[in-house]
Amino acid sequence: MSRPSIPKGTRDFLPAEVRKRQYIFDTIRGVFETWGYVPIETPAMELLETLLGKYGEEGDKLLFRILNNGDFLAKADREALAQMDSQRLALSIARRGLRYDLTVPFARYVVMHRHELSLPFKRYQIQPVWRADRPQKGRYQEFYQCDADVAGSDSLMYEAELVQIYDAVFRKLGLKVRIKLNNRKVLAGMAEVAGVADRFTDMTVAIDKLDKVGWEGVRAEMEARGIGAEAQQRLQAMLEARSVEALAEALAPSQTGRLGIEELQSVLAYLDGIELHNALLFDSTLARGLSYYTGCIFEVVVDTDAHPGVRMGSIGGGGRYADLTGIFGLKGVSGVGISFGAERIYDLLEELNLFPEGLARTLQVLGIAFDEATHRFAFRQISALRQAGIAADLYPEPVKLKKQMKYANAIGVPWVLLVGEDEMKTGKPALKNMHTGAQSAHTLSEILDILRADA
RNA sequence: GUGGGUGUAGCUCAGCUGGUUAGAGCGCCAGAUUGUGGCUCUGGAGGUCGCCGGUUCAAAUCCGGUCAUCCACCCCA
Repeated sequence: MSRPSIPKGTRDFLPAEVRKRQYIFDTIRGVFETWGYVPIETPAMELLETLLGKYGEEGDKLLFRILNNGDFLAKADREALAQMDSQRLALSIARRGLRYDLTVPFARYVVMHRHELSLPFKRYQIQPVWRADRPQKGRYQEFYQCDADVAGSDSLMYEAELVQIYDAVFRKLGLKVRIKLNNRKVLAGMAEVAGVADRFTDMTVAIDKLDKVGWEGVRAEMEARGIGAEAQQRLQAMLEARSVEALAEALAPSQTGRLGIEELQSVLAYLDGIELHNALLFDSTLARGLSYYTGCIFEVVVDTDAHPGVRMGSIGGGGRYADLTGIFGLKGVSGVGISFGAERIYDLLEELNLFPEGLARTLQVLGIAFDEATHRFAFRQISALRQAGIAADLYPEPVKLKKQMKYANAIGVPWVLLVGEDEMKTGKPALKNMHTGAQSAHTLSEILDILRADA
């Protein structure tokens, strides 16, 4: 056996890393709970029929498939096997796959449990998902998503509420962000007005590249995708509109466009007078994630004015999908939701040094003894502290003091309880403060007071 | 899935155009200091040079493959 390893794109986490991750999850969870969302969990595995075809052709390729147990070749598609047709063969030897996101399983969940749920159903879900993507910075094959979605209401109040949630979470994390808002109907309206409604997806793919390749690049992309020069001109003019009002005029000829504008205005009206700590920006060039969104779309990026030099893609996204559960046979249930990219948020907080102090510490006091007798005595003292709710531990052997002290220092415990022969006789262990180096003898109840006061 | 960079001690990295026992800093262990960590000093341990193959008298160094990782693209969180 050579060096042990783990699969590509997966990671182990050291205790300090887990603490930091939990800090992010706890912060997000706390905000979700405050806004009235309730937690659910779904299995890591779903049936492939649930997953396939929901994320486009690209998504199907990135699905992890789970090989059937037992003699899977017995039921394999022999023809596909003979023809070396991996795609088709896979269907006959794998019926399950790892979930790719939390939204599709949620839609499946709503349909399956519709009689047990009261609509609108506001759920949050913080669980790992898997994608057979090529790993990159901030991109892994196993990563957590933190989603909040509402099923069963068309109210635009929820769009406003989700903006608030983004704002509250990033405020608590100390990260300045820009919350970008757009509406798919507005984009559809633009396509109509420009006469390229039939080229809608091509248009959005091109627009989405704006911040990366500039207008010249976008127009080249449109050209390559069969959008003519005149349409390009009209699209650019509309996309350069700075305000909702300015765009409303341009979109007046399109009914869909007008509806999109109305929705945006309605969301903004809900937020009128609501204090936000991060910038909320209407951005008509926000065009990603359009496969199933039908109304408002959100994206969160780092505020590079507040945090100069940071280079990171989107750290959150979401939107409205008018027909959330239709693919699973339940019509008329609308959904709207957002997702936090916890892994990227982690990298950012790390880079910007925004994790609070003291996350790593839980153990408050470490007992240190000098010989067998004092070790047993210390065990009782430490037990008493634990009974009183103090996180306490005892070094397992009464070895050389220096070694025990080094260990205490290495794990960063703030207090050390020293128990020698004198301390055992007087019943007053020495409590040492590892930061100041000061130490003094105290009864157990005095020690308890000191530790409680410090906690 | 496409193209490129990197892979040397636990960590971060030196090692020129191939040439004897492969180095540094940090970390680790021990001692100075037999009831006191961090600081200092002294000493020590630790390396299949990612892996497989090829060229060569000789490969960490050159070539091919492979794996991992990073970057760009695609797509996305």
